[in-house]
Amino acid sequence: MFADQSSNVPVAKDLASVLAPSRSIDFQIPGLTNPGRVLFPRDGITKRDAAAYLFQVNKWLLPHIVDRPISLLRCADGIDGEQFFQRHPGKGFPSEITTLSLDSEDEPLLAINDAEALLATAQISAIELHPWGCRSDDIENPDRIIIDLDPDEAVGWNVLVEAAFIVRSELESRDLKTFVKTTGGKGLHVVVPLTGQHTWQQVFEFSKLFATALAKLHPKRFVANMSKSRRQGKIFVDYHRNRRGATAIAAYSLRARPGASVSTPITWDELPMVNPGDFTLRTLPTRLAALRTDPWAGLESTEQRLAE
DNA sequence: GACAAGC
DNA sequence: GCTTGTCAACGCTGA
DNA sequence: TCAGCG
Ligand SMILES: [Mn+2]
Ligand SMILES: [Mn+2]
Repeated sequence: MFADQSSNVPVAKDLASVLAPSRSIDFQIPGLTNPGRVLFPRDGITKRDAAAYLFQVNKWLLPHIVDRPISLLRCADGIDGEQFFQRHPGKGFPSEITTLSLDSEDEPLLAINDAEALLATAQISAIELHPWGCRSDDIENPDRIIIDLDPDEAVGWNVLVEAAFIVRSELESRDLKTFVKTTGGKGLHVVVPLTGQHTWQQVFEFSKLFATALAKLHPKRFVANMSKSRRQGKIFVDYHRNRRGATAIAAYSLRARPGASVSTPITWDELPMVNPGDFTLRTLPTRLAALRTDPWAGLESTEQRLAE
């Protein structure tokens, strides 16, 4: 992370000084090559901006990804260039990013376990972070379910919000407490933390059953069938996020989209008052600084399991 | 983005 | 030294 | 079987 930089640009003494309001844009973040590389052309957002964002939010973001296998969406030439997922380390991969060699996997997986590893993701232009729904040390037992709501183009935001409240209420009637976040795209994620032991099969069967029940209950609003043609004007309840090896965008991760949007945890109370475009690399630091409490307070301490 | 091969 | 090419997931669904 | 999907 502190590799040679053969340039006469001053190197910041520490990351805090990089982020000071009066900072010179000439300061470098240690170890970051091509800091001026534009990753988001429409927004003029650079690799340096992405690294600074990750540093600023690291205490919020890390709890949602540490000790989980993770896949990275990399955009070495910016979001308009070639993009690719990476789920295994390769040659020259940053040593800060943990390599998980698991008996169950043919190839090692990745994990981001501290702030240094998070900054290393900026160095390799890994914009999106996609963790698994389980812990590295308990790979066969998921500890959360994500009900992924994918609206068709024709579905308005307010309809989606209403739909999310229906999901919340249906899960509440099954004695499950839920948390909600924007995806940074057009959808919403309803997160169900689990304690105790559940298998992938249990979790998948539950979410499939839940999605199909929802579609049966509100056929005008929801579909559980992923075929595009059946989704006209409806919300696809994508239960496929809850399979072993499947991933979903991490809370507080950037998205590789114009605007540098962020998948953002919110409270159920603020859901009716926000717009999906409210949350970006530019706005998140301000939002987080102003928050009096974690919108997801209680997620870690929620103890609940699926009915037998 | 990192690396190896080819010029 | 510089340029160029190669590589960097995965597995299910529904037709 | 395979393009499409997230
Ligand atoms: Mn490149
Ligand atoms: Mn989705």
